[in-house]
Amino acid sequence: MPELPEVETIKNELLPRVRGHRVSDVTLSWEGIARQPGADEFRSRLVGRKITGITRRGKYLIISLDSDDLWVVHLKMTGSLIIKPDGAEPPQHTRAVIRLDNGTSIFFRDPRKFGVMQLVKDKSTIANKLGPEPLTREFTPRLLAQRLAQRTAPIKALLLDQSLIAGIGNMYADEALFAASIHPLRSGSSLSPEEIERLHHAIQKVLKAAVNSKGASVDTYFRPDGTIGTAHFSFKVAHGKGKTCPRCGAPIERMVVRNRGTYLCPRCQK
DNA sequence: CCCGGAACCTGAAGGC
DNA sequence: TGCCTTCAGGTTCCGG
Repeated sequence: MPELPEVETIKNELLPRVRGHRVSDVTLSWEGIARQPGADEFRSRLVGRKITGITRRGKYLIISLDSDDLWVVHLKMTGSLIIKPDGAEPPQHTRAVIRLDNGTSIFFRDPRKFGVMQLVKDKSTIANKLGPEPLTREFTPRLLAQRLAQRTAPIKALLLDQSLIAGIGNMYADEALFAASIHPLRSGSSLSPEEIERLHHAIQKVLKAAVNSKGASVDTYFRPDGTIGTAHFSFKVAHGKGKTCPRCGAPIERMVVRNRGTYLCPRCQK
């Protein structure tokens, strides 16, 4: 599942292969992938444009063009962007193909059709709904404490709330809570200053390590060249069916929090 | 505003 | 072997 480290990797690896090139054709094999505007206008506003840069905000890719449009991509759970030369066999479940003028195409594959693309005029339409970026200097223990104060929801649910912190998904929420020895059902307001400090450190540590490993390929995540990331090989608890705790040896448990599978060490996480 | 649950979607996995 | 059910989860929407 693309979360911050996966989207960051895609951004970094896509950028040198697309920057400065023009979109020569857009094929939408599933029109619903163009959330806004509709399929026809999406095509006409994208074809002919030159890609000038890519940034990431939360789990969104924001691709800038030589027009006043920003091309926004969200891969949701199962989406990936694969670059292949013209004439190559499209990956299975390809929903859109963006052909470039350099002899390659970007294939947006997405088995579950959750992924979306939009053209927007203003980055703030996306950025305004999102909390701080956890890997910037802006994200401090103090800011985290402010944002968790008065919150009665379980910390696991709060970490998944993109308006609270942007970019954390199910896997890295579990990893960060394990690294901080905090039980996923603890309420936000119940965390002590020391625990918030630990959690802040754990979030940054876990996300940075995953970026360095080019993301985690637990499901259908692929890098733009089709290879996998290796962050999941270092997971302590996430997707840990049958694993034992690397710290105390207790069996990793699975529970459901807010309809999300949640893995934890019941002995280490209090 | 805050919280929790359902819906969206389809392939994989498990039960019988 | 095959049909059926359940599960996976990022975001958005809705009811309380």
